[in-house]
Amino acid sequence: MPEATPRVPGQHVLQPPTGTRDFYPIELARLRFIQDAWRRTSITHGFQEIDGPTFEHLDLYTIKSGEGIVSELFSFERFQGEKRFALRPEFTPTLARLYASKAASLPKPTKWFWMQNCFRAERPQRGRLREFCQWNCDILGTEPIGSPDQEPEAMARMDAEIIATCVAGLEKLGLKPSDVKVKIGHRAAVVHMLTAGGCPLDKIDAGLAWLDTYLKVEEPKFRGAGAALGLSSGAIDQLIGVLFKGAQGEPPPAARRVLELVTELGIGDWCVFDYSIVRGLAYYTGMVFEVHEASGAERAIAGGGRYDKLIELFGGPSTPAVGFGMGDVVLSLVLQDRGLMPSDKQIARELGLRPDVVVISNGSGESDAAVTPTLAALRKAGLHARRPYKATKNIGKLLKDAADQDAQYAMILEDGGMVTIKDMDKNVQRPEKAKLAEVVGSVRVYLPVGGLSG
RNA sequence: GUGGCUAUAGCUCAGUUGGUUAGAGCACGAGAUUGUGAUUCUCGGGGUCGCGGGUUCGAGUCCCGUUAGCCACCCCA
Repeated sequence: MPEATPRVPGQHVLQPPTGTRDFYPIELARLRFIQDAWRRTSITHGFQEIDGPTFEHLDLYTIKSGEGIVSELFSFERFQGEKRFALRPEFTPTLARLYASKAASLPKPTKWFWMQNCFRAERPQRGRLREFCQWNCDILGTEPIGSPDQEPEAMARMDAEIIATCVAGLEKLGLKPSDVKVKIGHRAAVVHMLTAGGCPLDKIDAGLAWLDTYLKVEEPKFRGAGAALGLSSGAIDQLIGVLFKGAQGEPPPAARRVLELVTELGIGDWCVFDYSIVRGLAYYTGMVFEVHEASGAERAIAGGGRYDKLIELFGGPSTPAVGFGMGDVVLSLVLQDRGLMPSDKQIARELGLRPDVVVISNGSGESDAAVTPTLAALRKAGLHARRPYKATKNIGKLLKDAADQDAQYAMILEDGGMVTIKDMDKNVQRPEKAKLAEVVGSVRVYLPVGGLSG
């Protein structure tokens, strides 16, 4: 007797892997709503969309971040001697690769955006998942300059443009300066203070990392570590005062021009200079910024800055570059916190998912038979047409079904080739029945949709 | 990788010192009222009580393990 082995799926195949999400229609519509704002913002600001592979050679990531990064990656290798690969944890290395290999033929500046999923092997928590969607905008190079002394101005313009694009994306989703703050910092200013205080040039990266620990360790320990970097006691006092206690109100000269330009671009009230924003990453070289929820809730919504040495590191020509990244996870939380995530119905409307018309039979055999050809004709005319999948012949329930689907019109098929058309938004129907053939022949007259109705 | 909390229907939750066949509201489906998005009424589908083991005559309930989620560390491109 053959063994009966019921294939009962274990729970591990019923649940998505840790830190990943299933997107049912509603959830996917919310993601698309955000992506739609990102994409339109990118395009109106002159960026072109690019993409690369979902996985890269593992080396691509260790070049920039060292071997230590490997534990944060989903990496894998094939058995037959191929190299090791990793799912992309971010897009910047791919971007640098793309730019470096075609740099000579690309316009100056090159403005690219990217919007796809990334993977990081971290323990999930609020605002952090193992798979998420990220929006990146980058400006590679600057507009042509006549002489080297114009370079700071050219770079400041790109810096401001990047910040403005980031802000525009947030604004498109309904956020206001009272909801979020763009904190702008500048590496150069902090590096200058470190070197002036006695920190040797080859320890600057360590010095920036040290400053990043201020809020996490006891002050004596912090001061001890600072002294080990060669900093005098007075220099440490000054750094603490300026970065964390707001002792210096004036932004440094290096950042001043960017702040002027963001004001010119009309987003000055979103931005504030903050010395303590240095960003942990070693590759930032100038302006850096982070976007936070105004009350400090949630993680950073977005972050970015200038990385002028990175393209070179990936084998390209020396190219100044600036960009930012924004993830969907924290952004969604902030939109919810602020009550800015529209209703499912509103999102469906904005994404163009709303049905134009639902075709209802009056219940006679003749009308029942006419539903399918009518649907086909309306769809051929370009409408989003549906029919109820209900067994009832109760017109009230069928209209309710049409209303539940947020249809703009209901069309009731009557005997003798006639139809009743009801405008669901206005809750009125045409006093006269119309001829079905005529309606199908002139749908725009009888069923004005797409913003044509008044 | 470390710790804390949590897990019952699609959702929000009941479920007594351990005791019959695990319930309610909402949602969903069908029907009734000559055909207009409402109300009401009737009926119905739905549950591996996260999963696995243990204690017990008997476990949704007690114990152990495990998985997932949330939160905090680490980290945060």
